[in-house]
Amino acid sequence: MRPSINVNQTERIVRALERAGYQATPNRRLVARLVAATGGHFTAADLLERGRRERVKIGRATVFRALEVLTALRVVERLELPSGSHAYVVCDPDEHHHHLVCSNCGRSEDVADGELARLVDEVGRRHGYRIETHRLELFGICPLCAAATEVTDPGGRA
Amino acid sequence: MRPSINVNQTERIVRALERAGYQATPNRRLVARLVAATGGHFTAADLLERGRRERVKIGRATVFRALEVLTALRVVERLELPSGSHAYVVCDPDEHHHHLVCSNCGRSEDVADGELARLVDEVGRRHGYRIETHRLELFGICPLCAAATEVTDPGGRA
DNA sequence: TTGACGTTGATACTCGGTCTCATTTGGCGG
DNA sequence: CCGCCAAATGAGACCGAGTATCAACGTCAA
Ligand SMILES: [Zn+2]
Ligand SMILES: [Zn+2]
Ligand SMILES: [Zn+2]
Ligand SMILES: [Zn+2]
Repeated sequence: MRPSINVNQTERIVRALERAGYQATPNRRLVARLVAATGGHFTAADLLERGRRERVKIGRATVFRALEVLTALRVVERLELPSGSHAYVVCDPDEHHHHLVCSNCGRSEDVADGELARLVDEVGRRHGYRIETHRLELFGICPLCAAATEVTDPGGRA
Repeated sequence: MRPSINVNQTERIVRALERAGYQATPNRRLVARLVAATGGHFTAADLLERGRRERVKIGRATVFRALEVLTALRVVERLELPSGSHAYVVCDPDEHHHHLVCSNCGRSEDVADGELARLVDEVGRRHGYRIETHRLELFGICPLCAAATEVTDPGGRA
């Protein structure tokens, strides 16, 4: 909620761009800002829409292209929701991890790989595969949404 | 490779349809057969194409609809390849599991959830989420493809 | 200044999938 | 066997996300 948080995150994204040799153009800064301002997962259309509401003009292709480079830089990651549709989330580029996503509000948290690595290894060995990549995505109700629901439905008669 | 295997799998799929109250129409049987005949993941377009080669006529929408019900019956599952595109795999409907997919030939194997359940639980607790679903997908090189590669590149100079 | 190169936006296009709607078919009671 | 109705089907329009094309533009260094 505090804007400074987003400013920092915007800066982090911009720096990642520059570090990788991309120009930090106004458009890319804009996308960085929009991305940083999301409290959870988002789509290209979302960004476009929010840009439009702010009266800033940016091409659709440009947004997709920006997301493309941010994805390559692992600053955002594209994930598949249980519904089967896609969404992007901002992401810590520095170490391998997975995502825990609130099915209600869309909030997303990074989850350390932890013991999963060992488990994956084991599966590979058992099946004789040389495993190259894996993907783990967790979906559920975040504490805030759970709290909100409890208030609405106190006690829970189930 | 033995047709009987596929026949059995076809039958299993057809029975799943009937058990769930769907008509086992010729079209659905066809899709079941095509699906059962795949040695790995496939797309709706693949099925259409193979149907066309067999000179059997079936509408595109029908194939999608059949895959839709098979997905609902958990007889097939749709997964997202590392490339970002989608594919379907046949699947054991009877117990929760995940998929291990060969990046080279597309073969897919079911992988028991095993310790993952515990791990998922733990993550939920640590983050305060009530976890509803999770998805794990593993990608790598299957033993057969690995063997084939070894022959081509004996020793491995890396 | 000039040229190379990266970036942009408009637009056309692709691809997977869905929707609509008129027609056909399967299953069933009479 | 007949007739009925719900389920299933196919053709084709439609859709949304993403990509490709291409001409115009910005940046920067020589
Ligand atoms: Zn992340
Ligand atoms: Zn939430
Ligand atoms: Zn293989
Ligand atoms: Zn599982």
